[in-house]
Amino acid sequence: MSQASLHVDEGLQLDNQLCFKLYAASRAVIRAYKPMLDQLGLTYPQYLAMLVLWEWQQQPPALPTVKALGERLLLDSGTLTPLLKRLEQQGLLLRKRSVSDEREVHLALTQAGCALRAQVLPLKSQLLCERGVDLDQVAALRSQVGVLLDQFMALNH
Amino acid sequence: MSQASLHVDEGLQLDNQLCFKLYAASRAVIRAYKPMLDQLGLTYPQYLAMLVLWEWQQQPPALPTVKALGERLLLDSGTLTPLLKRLEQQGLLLRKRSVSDEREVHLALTQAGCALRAQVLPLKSQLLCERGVDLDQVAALRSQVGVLLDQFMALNH
DNA sequence: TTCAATTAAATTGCATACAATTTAATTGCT
DNA sequence: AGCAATTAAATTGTATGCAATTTAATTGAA
Repeated sequence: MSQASLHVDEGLQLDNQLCFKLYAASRAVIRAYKPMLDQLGLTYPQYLAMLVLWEWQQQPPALPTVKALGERLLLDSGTLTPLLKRLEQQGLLLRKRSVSDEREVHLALTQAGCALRAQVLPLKSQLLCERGVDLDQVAALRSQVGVLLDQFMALNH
Repeated sequence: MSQASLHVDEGLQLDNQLCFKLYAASRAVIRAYKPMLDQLGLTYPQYLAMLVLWEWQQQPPALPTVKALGERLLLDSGTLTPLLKRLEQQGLLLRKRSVSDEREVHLALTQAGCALRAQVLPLKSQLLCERGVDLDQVAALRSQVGVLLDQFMALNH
């Protein structure tokens, strides 16, 4: 359908809103992750934080700061500080003030935090398998949603 | 890239997660709506609720219930009850126990609630225009995210 | 050097999400 | 009719998101 042929009133119907589809799809996917995350003892945003910390570990020296984690997840300290305190209480990571700059807080995985990674892949494979997910289709959609995200990130400068 | 060629470790990288792209894109789009919603005095979920109520008005007789609204937005009464109380306090709608079934609560827009609709379209046009959004591109992506949503809704039966 | 501006976290306050429970009303089965 | 099962909202408790403010540390320009 072309832009011009869209009647004015159709512009406010819920089913025509990309924003609602994104919002609903995001929550539906998070809901699908719930059984797996329950087994890991993580919430969804906690899981995303762990993904970043696991990934960071591959790059040798510098530990990530709260700020760096926030830039990756697009979350601020108001959200991350309490979330990271909960992960620390669970024994998955340590929060330590930087020596060179006392404003910063470095994040370091514990043994338990590292070890948890090994449990994820089999659980995730099981999840994808049970749902009969087509990985190529998922990759295609991820790429397109990624383009949209990049556009909005650029415009929100 | 085909399924088989994806290395195991790539399966846990944040940028390869459709779930994260959806989650981040959803929040980015909501963020983009913020200036418009501030002018309307609504939060984003409140705006979605109003979209449903405005749409419902086109169909003559029956008023929507909390349950019906929840089915449309995929939200439960735990989220909707306080949200609807806030909209009621703002004078946009009335909550009234059903006479025929006292378990149900009917939702009726007030004059102010109806009138607010007229302010949305110009603000939304302005938003789309300022950001140079391609409506056809948005419609295409909406359709594809909608398919994903339907798949997950079917699987979460 | 010194002090105003900036920066990184933390804190505060408000509004969702959502699981689990509770309350009240209605249905359905006998 | 009588009562167990079901249903619709509301309530409770936990964990985000995010704007706004605060605190403490660091920078940078006069």
